[in-house]
Amino acid sequence: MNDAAPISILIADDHPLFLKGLREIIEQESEWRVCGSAQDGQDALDQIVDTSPDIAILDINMPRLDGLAVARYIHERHLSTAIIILTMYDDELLISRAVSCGVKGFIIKESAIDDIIAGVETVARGGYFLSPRLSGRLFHGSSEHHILQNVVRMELTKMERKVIRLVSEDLTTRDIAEKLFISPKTVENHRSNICKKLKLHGKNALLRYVLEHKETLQRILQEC
Amino acid sequence: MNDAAPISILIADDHPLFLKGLREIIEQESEWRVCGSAQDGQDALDQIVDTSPDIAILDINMPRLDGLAVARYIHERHLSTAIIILTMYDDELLISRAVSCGVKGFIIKESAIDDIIAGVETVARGGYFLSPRLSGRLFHGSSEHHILQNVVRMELTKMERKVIRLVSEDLTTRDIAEKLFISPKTVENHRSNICKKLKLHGKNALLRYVLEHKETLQRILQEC
DNA sequence: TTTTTTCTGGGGGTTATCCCCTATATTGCT
DNA sequence: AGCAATATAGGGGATAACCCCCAGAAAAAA
Repeated sequence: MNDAAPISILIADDHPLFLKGLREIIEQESEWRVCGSAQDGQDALDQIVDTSPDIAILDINMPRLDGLAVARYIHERHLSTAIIILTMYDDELLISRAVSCGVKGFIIKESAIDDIIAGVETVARGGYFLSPRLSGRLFHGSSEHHILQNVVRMELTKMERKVIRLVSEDLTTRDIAEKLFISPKTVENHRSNICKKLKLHGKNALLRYVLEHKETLQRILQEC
Repeated sequence: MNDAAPISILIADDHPLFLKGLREIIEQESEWRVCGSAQDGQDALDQIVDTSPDIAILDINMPRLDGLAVARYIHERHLSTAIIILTMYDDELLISRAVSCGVKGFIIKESAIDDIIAGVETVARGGYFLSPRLSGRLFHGSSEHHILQNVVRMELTKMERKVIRLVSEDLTTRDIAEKLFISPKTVENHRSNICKKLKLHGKNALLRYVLEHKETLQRILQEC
C-alpha cells in the first residue's frame, strides 16, 4: 500500500446519508481517493466505464440499475474495476449470485467502520472479502435460500417456473391456464409436479410455500 | 435559531456508516452540536437521561432497545428531549405507533440530506416533521396497515382474532378446532365472519390475505 | 437415431375452503 | 328485564387445490 498513486474508489448508494458516511470513511485514509459518487446504478456504471476506478463500492438496492447488474456488466466485459457490494441484509442467495457476478467483496452495512475499511483494503490488495457476520453462515449447509436456488432454478423446468411464478402472483389454476394458453388440466399437472419436486404435501401447500417465499421467489424468477 | 447556545443532539444508529453520515451532516450546521452517539437503544436512553439533549435522533431498529421503546420511555416521563425517529421503510403502522409514543419527527433514511436537515430544524423549532414520501401516503385514506389495525383490532372479536392468528400459523380449520376445543364448524363460521369483515372473497382468500400480512398480523395479535 | 425429458391433455377422486342458511346459549349493556 | 352482540353448532352446496393414474406430441439429449 505504499504506491505513489492513491487508490481511486467510486461509491454509489441511493441513501445520501450512507454516501456521506462512506465518503468520510474513505477520505480518512490517505492512500484512498473518492473519484466519484452516484445515487443510482446507471450513473455508477457510466462513471466506472469513463474513469475506470480501482474499486467501486455499490449498494445492492439502487434505482435504474441495481448493484449486481452493474457488477455483471463489469465482469462480462473484463473491466479492471473491482466491485464491492454493500447490503443491508445477510442474504446468502445474494452472496452466491454476487460471486457469480464477479464481485470481490461483500460488506454488510451494519459492519463496524474498521471492518469496512479492512474489506476495502483486502479487495484493494486483490483479495476477496466477506463481512464476518456473513461468512459465518455461508458454510452452514442448506439455508432456505440455497434450497430455493437449487430447487427452483435447477430442478424445475421452464414451464414449471412460469407456473410457480404465476401462482405467487395470486393467480388461480384457471387464470394461469388462460394466461399461458394451455389447458387448466396441464397447469394442474405442472402444479402437481412442482409439489412433488418441492416435497410439498397437503391442501394449499404450494400456495403457502409460495406466499411464504414470495419476495425471494420473484427475485429468482425474474427471467420468466 | 440565533441562540447563543447550540442545539444539542444525540444520535443513535446501529449502523456505523449511518452514524458517521449523520454526524457529518449535523456538524456542518454551526448551531447544532452532536452531544453523544450510541449504537443501541439502551445506551442512547442512558445518555438521554444523563445529558438531556434537545433532540435525539434514533434509528428504529437497534439492539437491546428499539427506537420506539426509547421514545415511549422519554414520553412517559415527560423528559424534555424531542425524539426524531429514523427508519428505512415507510411503514404507516410504525408512524402511527411512533406518534403515540410522542415522537416529533419521522424521517425516512433515503431522504435527501436537505430534507433531513429540514426535519431536524423543524423539530428544533418545536414543530413536527414527516418525510415528504411518508406524509403523502399518510393522509391517503385507508392504507394497508390502517386496515389491519382498525379491522383486526377493532372489528374482529376475541375469538375471531384467535382464529385468524392460528390461520396465519398455517393451521387448518380442523387443527384450529382441536386447539380451541370447539367444533370445526364453529371455526368455519368464524372464518366466514372474518372474511366478511375483511371483505375477502374467493377460494383461499383468507389464507392469501393472512400470509401476505403475516408479520404485521402477528405483531398486532401478540396478545391473543 | 434412439432415448429421455418435458409439455401437453385427460379421468376420477379426496379434501379444505368459502358461502349461504338456521338456531341456541351466553355474555354484556342499557 | 330486555336487547344486541358474540360464541357455539350444524345443513348443504360450490369450487379450487391436491393427488393418483394414463398417454400422445414435442423437444432436448444421448
